[in-house]
Amino acid sequence: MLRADARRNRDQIISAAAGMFATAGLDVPMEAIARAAGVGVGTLYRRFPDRSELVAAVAGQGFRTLLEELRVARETETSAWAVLVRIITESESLRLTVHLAFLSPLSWTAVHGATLSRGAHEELMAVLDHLVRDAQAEGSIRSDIGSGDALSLLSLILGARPPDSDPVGQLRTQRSLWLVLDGLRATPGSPLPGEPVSVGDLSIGAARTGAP
Amino acid sequence: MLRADARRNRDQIISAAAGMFATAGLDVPMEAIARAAGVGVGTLYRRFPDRSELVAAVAGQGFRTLLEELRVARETETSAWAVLVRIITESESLRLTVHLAFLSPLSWTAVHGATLSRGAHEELMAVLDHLVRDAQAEGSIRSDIGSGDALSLLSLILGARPPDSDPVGQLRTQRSLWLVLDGLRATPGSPLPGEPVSVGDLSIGAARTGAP
Amino acid sequence: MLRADARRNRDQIISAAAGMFATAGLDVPMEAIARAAGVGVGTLYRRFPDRSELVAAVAGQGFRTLLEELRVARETETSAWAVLVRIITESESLRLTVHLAFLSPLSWTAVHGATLSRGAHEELMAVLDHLVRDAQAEGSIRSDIGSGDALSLLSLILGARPPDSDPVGQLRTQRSLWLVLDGLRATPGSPLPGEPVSVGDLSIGAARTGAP
Amino acid sequence: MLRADARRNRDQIISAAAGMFATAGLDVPMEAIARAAGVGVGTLYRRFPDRSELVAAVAGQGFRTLLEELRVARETETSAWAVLVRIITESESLRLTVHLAFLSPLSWTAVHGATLSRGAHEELMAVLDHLVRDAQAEGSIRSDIGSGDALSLLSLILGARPPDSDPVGQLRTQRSLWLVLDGLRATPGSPLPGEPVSVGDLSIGAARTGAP
DNA sequence: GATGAATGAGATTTCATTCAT
DNA sequence: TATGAATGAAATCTCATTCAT
Repeated sequence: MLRADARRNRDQIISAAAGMFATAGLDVPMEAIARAAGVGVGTLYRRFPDRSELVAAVAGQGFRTLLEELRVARETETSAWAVLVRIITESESLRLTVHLAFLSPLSWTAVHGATLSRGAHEELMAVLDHLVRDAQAEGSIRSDIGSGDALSLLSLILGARPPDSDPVGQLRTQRSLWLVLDGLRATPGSPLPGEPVSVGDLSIGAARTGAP
Repeated sequence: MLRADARRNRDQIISAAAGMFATAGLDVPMEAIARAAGVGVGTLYRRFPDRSELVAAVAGQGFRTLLEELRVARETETSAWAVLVRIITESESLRLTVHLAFLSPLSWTAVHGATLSRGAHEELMAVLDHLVRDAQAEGSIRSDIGSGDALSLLSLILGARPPDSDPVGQLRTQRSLWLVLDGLRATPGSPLPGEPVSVGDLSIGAARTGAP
Repeated sequence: MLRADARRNRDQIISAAAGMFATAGLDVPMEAIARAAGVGVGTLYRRFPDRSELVAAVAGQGFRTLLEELRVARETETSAWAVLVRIITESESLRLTVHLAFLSPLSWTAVHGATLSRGAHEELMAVLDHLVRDAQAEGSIRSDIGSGDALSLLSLILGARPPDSDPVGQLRTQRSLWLVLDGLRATPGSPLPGEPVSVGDLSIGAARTGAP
Repeated sequence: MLRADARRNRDQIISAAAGMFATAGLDVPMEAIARAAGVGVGTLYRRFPDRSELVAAVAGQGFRTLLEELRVARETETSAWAVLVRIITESESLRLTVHLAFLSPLSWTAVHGATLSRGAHEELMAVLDHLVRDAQAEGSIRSDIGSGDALSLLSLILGARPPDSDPVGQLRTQRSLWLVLDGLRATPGSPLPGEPVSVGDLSIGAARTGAP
């Protein structure tokens, strides 16, 4: 029974932390996380002795969610490429995961050092590796690159910044993403969404969005 | 003519700050910057009343350096594409600039709000716009994108992280960069540097470099 | 039930702050207050997020003490005038209160803006208003002034400076106070304490006291 | 010639300091004073090695101005009482002087310790002493008080606060002043300006003015 | 002499983390 | 076990004062 309470606390903390990390950055005060989770700081520290452990736990949870999303996508979509595109364009977990696992030195160390998320991390990598190879096998992705190249590149794009709430900024980011995806294709040249963006649009959009 | 001293100090501060921002992040303590510049905090604050002003000054300096590098590259290289590639692969100023001008909300506001860097920023944008259009005119860059698309994408890649000192991480980043460049070409398919990177390499390299 | 500790700390802080405000002025360092209260600065800031909140709390406490003193005085004394005189000449809380509530712009804003002290403040004003009217009704205070005039004047006198530890300065201030009180009477001319003070005494007393 | 420059600088500094002290308080930054005076801080410090000396000089100047005002008033007015009232109700120098000479421990020490203002201070005291005695001789001021009592009381009132820009606050202060003056008279009971102020008016006026 | 640049001590405030209840 | 109070180190920023030019 107490176990149930503890488990619930843990989950609330992880989910609150995920939200705070996304909206307020990785360095949000521990107390804010505790408050958002509806527990005292003491409880938070009891579960996660320091910030890294919390980050690792959040990442682990993200890995697991992402694995599930991948599983579902593979059942639904008819090509490896379609699975990749869907995950890349739609998954919030992917975004979070990439941030935590690759973005800051702090979180990188936390995630890669932790045993907590190790299993999920490795499984995820294996699945992604498989997916990229499948896409190459079906002729969607150019064959002169490794699966690591693809993931590496995609994580750069996805991790670049937090989700932008401005439509112009959004469009820019989306077009960048499609450009990258197109660049990965075995036969590039697919049409991009929206209209070409000029340099002038950068500043205008930027002025309104706080991001290029 | 104490002005000479003051000017020298100012320059030292800006250059120290550029270095610290690159290695320790935008939120490096002001005192550390002062120490690195060999001045007291008071001096730093006298020149730059708050962090944003310092950021803006560093960005302005970066813009000017980058403009100069572009000018030189255009005199040396024979195609717009070659100029772009050279700047993108070699310029430290570009990296710094992208970080400051696009990466964090804090620095974005600082740079875009400041009058200090306004002129250089606009000139830089104009030059880059011209360069991308030239590359399109000469048939190097695909014609269905705007100059803003190109810059937007490149800034995502370049701004993604601080320069990596690890060779494996370096290679990964470099391959990502080449992939993106190749994706921008009117006729993609150019060879990439190094060997394909597998998913496994990510963790290994990462483990040794502190970054993917 | 750590609340007991917290409450005790809170009280200690308020009482230490009251003392420091009186002796060292409203701009005494927060750290000094914390030290005097026997707590860390952090604790002080946890209870009172900024200086104004602390000031407001101290004022609120002062209001309450003063109300109690008034209550007791009204039970003991036989005339409204006697109550007024007693409070004015004897109450440390009145002195503190006047300082905080009327003296500096900072503390004025703090006290009048705070909800913390609102209730006590209003009750206090009502009681004082009543007291002045009673004194007028019994023929002690001249009838051509309002209760606000009386309080206004008295606060100028009381708030003029922190309690003086020098006997000569004390006497001067006391005589000033009696002069003012006498001026408020319906039939002035009551004898003043001590001997007349000459201009020469001002400097001598001042020289020894640090205040006129 | 240089002497002329220096003298001009000195005067500008004193006058700028008087203004800043009045509007921004005694602890206004030295640099702000220097700027207002149109000189560098260095110059300010050359003339006045520390803040006290500046305060003393400002006070000395105030003493001299006040003496002159008194001289003029004595030539114009027909009674000592009228001279007193005029000076008290109209002189800005008196206000400034009282602030510096009596209000804060810092300025008190500065003024009374300085040899700079000694002469003017003593002369001023002598004149005021004379004035009060004259007023007693002519039957205007009650005879059971010394000249020191009168000055002491008046300085409390005048020094109480910086000039208020709000009409209601002004009225309150003015009525207080008249009450005090009336209390000093040999035969009190003179009419006061304006209407009686109630306790309620205190808060209302206060709310609008930032002062009671 | 005048200037204003440089210094650094000190004040405010925030948070990660520990610990009493 | 959960809580949230307490702590104190660290970061930001301001000014009085000195000193090179």
